[in-house]
Amino acid sequence: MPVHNAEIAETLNELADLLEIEGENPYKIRAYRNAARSIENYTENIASLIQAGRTLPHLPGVGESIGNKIDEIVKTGHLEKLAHLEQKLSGHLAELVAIPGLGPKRVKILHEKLGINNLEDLSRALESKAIREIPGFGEKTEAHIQHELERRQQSRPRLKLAFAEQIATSLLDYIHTIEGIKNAIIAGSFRRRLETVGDLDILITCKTGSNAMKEVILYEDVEETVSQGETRSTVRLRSGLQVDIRVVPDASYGAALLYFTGSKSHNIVIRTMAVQKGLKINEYGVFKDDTQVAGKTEESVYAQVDLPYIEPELRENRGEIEAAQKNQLPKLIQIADIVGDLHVHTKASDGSYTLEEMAMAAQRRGYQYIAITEHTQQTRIAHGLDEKRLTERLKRIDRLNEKQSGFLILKSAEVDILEDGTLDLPNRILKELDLTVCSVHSNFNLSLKKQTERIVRAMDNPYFNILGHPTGRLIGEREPYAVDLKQIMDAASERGCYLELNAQPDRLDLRDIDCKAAKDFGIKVAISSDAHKISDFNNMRYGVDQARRGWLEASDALNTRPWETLQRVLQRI
DNA sequence: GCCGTTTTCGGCCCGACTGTTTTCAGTCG
Repeated sequence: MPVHNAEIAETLNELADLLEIEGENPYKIRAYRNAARSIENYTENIASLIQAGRTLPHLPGVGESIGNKIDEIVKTGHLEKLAHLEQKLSGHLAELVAIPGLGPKRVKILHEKLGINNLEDLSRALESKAIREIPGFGEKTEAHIQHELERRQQSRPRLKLAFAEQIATSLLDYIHTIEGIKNAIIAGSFRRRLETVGDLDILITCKTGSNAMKEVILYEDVEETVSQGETRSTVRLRSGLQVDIRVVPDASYGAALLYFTGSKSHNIVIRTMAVQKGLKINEYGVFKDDTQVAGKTEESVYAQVDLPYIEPELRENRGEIEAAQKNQLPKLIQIADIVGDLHVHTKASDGSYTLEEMAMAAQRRGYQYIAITEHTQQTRIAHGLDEKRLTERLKRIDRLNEKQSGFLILKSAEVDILEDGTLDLPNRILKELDLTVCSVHSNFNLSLKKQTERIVRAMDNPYFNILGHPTGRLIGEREPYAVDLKQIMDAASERGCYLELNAQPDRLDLRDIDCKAAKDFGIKVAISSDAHKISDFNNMRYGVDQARRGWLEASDALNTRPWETLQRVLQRI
């Protein structure tokens, strides 16, 4: 099993943590972190490339030295430099740096003065009240560390975007009732529509003399005020979600929005470009010799560094700035481009509504078609359909279609891919369908090789059209099964098969970078709600968000096409 | 350690808040 990119990145980040404690050159440390990020963003498995004897692709921020370290991690499974540092510092100091309020400097002091090597030592030192005696520390710092350590034990994972959105919407509604508020918007990863959100960044402009900041932190859901200032405060909500609130003048709104939307690495590049032009960008605007020359809108800030507006979903420093320079930014897909849904369940398998009810709801949304994709017999727990039951359903769909015009119910099924790569229903019934969505629902634990071969073999079936939820992950709950998506994409491209972007908020399967990889492969993506009830049709929005993060345009998706066109696209090669 | 319209050395984004001091370092985003 080759090393995951995430593991390589983690090793480099750990190295950066320890070097920081060592007091190493901060730019060197940043270099390691930049490289780690670059590796996380890379779609192909780097270890597989190296083991196949191929040269490492050019990754931004990875030069000769870090390149050699990656090689070492892949080939030996560990990094000598890291092991050496761990031994030298004799402890798990990286886990200490992870505690909010403890940075490398303080960890180093705790290590040297009190011999604190890990979380356990820290806990004991807190009990004996020894920390407050160290110069530079004090009672409050000690209490803060104690507090964060306790919080850590009940640590909350990042929230899924859809859940964070519920919390965010209520908070924003409250803020809008406050006297003197002009603008209030949630920036940060929420605005970039990242699949999970660690905290909320709320940006506010208000009339002069307004008490907005004081009022915001009176919100009934606030459990704790972490810090409070004139222009910036941090609170924690009952849900555990941290909220950063910033107030800026109107003239700075665009600059502040750009800055607080991030991502951090996108901002760093933009600021560096400004420095090269003799300008300074901060959250208050763009400045030339202390005179503000832009900043009221995001467009005005980008214009100062000769860039067009870049959509928030693209701001990850994954090539969007280079694309913007060449005027080659994608025209991102929008929810209004979607004309149908290719993955819908009803009561017949594990859905909650009848065929008629789902069809009517889809029509009300303005869709031209939906594909009814019941589970098949293997998925017994979801009352999967056998050949006989499916045949009956198809007749019912025919009858419904005859009665209506301007809307089409497509005959389909979510067909199980069996362990040996065969499909769960015979071809004599599959050929009656308008299209198939084929998914893995069992044997998640196969090896990378076997799982990949299983899916590729399934694609050999001429009635295979779309691979449903391609990695099987459940965000924060279940890891993706081991599968080589590049090989899958290769095979799909050769055979005329397609991939689904499952829009369920806890799946969002494909990931953003895999969407981009599919696009680069020329493979179109079905953005599908996987609706089991009427309200699930709303999931489509999260799918489109994810697609936008993956650089997809309307033409890169299947279900932006009328059925007549889509039918031709689905024709196997 | 990386990188190049400043080009193989000398730079590398910028500001707010807290706690402990008394003018600022550390941390965070």
